[in-house]
Amino acid sequence: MARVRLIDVAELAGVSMKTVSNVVHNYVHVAPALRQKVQAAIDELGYKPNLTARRLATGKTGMIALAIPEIDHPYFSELSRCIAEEASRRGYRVIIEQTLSDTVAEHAVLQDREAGLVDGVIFHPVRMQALELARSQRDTPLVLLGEAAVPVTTDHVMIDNVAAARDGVRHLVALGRQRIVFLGIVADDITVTTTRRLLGYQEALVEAGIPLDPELVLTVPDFTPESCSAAIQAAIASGLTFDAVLCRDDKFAVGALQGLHRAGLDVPREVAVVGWDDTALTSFTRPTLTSIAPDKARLASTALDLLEERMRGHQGSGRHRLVPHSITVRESAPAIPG
Amino acid sequence: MARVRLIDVAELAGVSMKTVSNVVHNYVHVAPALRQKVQAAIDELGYKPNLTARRLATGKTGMIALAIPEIDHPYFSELSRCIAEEASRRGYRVIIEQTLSDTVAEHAVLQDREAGLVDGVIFHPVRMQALELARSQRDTPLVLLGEAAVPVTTDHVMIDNVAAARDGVRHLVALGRQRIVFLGIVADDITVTTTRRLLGYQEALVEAGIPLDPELVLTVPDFTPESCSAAIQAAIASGLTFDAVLCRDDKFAVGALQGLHRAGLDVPREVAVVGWDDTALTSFTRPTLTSIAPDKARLASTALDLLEERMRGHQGSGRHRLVPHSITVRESAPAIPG
DNA sequence: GTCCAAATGTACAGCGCTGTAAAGAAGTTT
DNA sequence: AAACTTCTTTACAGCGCTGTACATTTGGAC
Repeated sequence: MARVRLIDVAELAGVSMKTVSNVVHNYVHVAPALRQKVQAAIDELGYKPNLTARRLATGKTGMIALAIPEIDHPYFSELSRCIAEEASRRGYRVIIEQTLSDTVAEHAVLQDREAGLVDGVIFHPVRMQALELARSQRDTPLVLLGEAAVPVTTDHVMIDNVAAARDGVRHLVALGRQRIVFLGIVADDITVTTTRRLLGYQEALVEAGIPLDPELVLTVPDFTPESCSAAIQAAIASGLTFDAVLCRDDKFAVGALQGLHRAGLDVPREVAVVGWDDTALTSFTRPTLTSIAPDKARLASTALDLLEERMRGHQGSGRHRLVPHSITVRESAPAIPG
Repeated sequence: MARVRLIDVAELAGVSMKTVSNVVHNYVHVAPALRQKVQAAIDELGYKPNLTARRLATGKTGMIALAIPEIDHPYFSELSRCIAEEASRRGYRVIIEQTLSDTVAEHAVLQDREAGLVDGVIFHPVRMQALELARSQRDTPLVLLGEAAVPVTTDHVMIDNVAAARDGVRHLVALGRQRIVFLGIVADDITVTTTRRLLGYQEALVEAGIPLDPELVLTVPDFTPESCSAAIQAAIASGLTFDAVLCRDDKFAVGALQGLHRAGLDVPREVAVVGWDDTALTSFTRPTLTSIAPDKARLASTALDLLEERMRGHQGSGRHRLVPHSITVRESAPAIPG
């Protein structure tokens, strides 16, 4: 079954290709009678435009790439959903690239992969540095997510992680907590994200007049909840006392809850727990998880706003947008002191 | 910064376009000296081939579409990851389409979206019926996932849901459980998947000589854990007694665990729980969740095997592949009778 | 009726690449 | 040295669509 082409329709309808094209695109100035005739031919042959050819002719692909570290991490899968929905609302299709936090894959995202395939790229880097990103600037518009790299030359959207961490700590302090654990630093993999959250944590403690205690900043070997659970249990076993945990991530918080439960500590009575990202996980845990909530929908729409402007030709230097965050209060760190 | 084209490189190197193309494609018969000269020109200009143009010329896009109901459902995000990884290993790029279980979106997947955009489609339908799918057959190869629709004309990969449900129930029976709840049927949204799992559940009960009790088959208003939790609690409140729950899905199991906990029942001592899909959720719950585990990696590779054969021109009627499943035993329904 | 602007339709050159056919160069065999 | 091979390289026609420039028709205004 050979594909039906524009010219086939044109011949059947007895008009020029361009007229068929005009009908397909709903161009205003086509006489109703002709339009009808052409439409009939289109229907009869079951014509579907070849998007690849259209692209080559127009130079537009109607697709944007979304490059994220892991598609099955709850935060990224939820963010992907927001971006995919927003993009589809605006008439774009999304290609999702998974970098697995791999340097080579991240470079590939920017280099090979922009080869006319997409009109723009939304990229959440983990490994690449600001300078590398700045250098690899090509003509394909790019918007960065996260705070791993913030080259001044490139548009960028993130939440204020320092402020958000501060808000998390303030919430715990308001609950009367004084010994707040930060969970955690990943050994050999200290990301900028973690650093900024840790910074906000410290600022809020200083602001509250609570002495900093390095012992309270826990290190874990990797990003799994199991490791977090083990780290919490080890800390307890070693005699560390604390009454709250601010987690870098909801998955860390899941681990913290497990560890606390295994150690026989009650959440939130003895230890309050705050997660981060407000993913669906928060309502799956026991108790349900209070979590710092980046406004993912806003993040998606802001990123697309910036990207669309660039795609329309906006030049200028990098714009930086902060997206609001909030704290969604659930059982693990309730509003009323527990 | 205008794009560098093949012809620009050709002019700089003083050769024909085709020779440059041959160098780009590592064609064997190019004299070493020329190859080097061309390569130098490529590097100097920073040439990247335009994939859209290549596509139009070759008719191959190197992309496959993956259409799933929800990208942020744990099962689908994990499956997507498997498929994306396997596809990238084979040199394909993946476009993920989210249908949100919407009939219109599902049709769109097959109709508009195959317009030369991708070489093949992997589609997990929810709403579309076998006949509709069969009818919409175009020339773009298609492989179906799940069991919502199984037209004989189309390639298809799934696990044996009936057998898997049977295995789940057998595991519970081996644990000494006799009153096993099936959670659950979603009101107004009885999918084929649910039906088949329910069927296996019944078969295993009959096989074990346990009387069927319609009361044990619970109905929930939607797919959220919260509803499942409520349904379990309501059942308990109404006096239903049971010692195990076979869940349709890990998210349902999360809800079941919550409901049982709220009702003060111990898992697994009083009630054992088995989830389905073996997603990352299973290790996040308390207790950790025994779950029926479709072999996702195998599912991905089988789907791609079939799709690649079709893309290479295989005709023939629909092939149907069953992928193995197993049961991953964790705390909620341990191996040793608890 | 004439004239002009707006409405309607067409022809055709490209978008950047690859496949094909065929020419030219180099090496081998009679 | 002619006649073959085999190896290299090239020219050019598309892939299917859209933008541009232009031709034609229509409908009033004069």
